[in-house]
Amino acid sequence: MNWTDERVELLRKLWSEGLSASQIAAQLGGVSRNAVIGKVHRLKLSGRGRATASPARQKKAVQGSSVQKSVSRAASTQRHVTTSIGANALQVQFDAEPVARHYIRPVENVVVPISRHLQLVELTERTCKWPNGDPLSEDFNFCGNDAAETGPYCKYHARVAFQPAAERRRSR
DNA sequence: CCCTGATTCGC
DNA sequence: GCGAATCAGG
Repeated sequence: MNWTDERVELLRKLWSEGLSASQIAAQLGGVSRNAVIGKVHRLKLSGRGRATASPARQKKAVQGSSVQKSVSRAASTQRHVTTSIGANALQVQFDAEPVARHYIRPVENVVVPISRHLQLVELTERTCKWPNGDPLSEDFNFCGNDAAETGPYCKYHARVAFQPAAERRRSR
């Protein structure tokens, strides 16, 4: 893969939107996150307006002497565009209690827990691959929550997908 | 261990 | 210029 103008443009866009290097690499396809980072540096695009996904505050090894001006804003518009795009950390704790007491709700009526709405290209070996929505629809996505290494789904979806025969019987 | 970006350096 | 390897860190 080579860096065509189009790809560079997309890289610039996604990077400025705060997506991580690995996510950008996934969307561009054909490149590793290292390639993306390397390119970003060569383009001198480092340092984004404080929109690093979950990682941490990278200490900048003073490059020149940039001073943050503290502007005293009146009670006017103090919007500081902090658009947070991408799959940001949003840990969800599923209630996987084996409570199957009275009756099991049919899969169709189960409310899907908070998903990360990942695109196909963003799935990894440990993200839940439970699909949400119509594959032909624009907003089709995957759960994306942690799926451990025991299977293709997160704890919640694993239960929905692999219902014991006994439970399925009872729920009918 | 998972992930993040930063840097180096052979190609 | 490119990006894998490596480093530093949460």
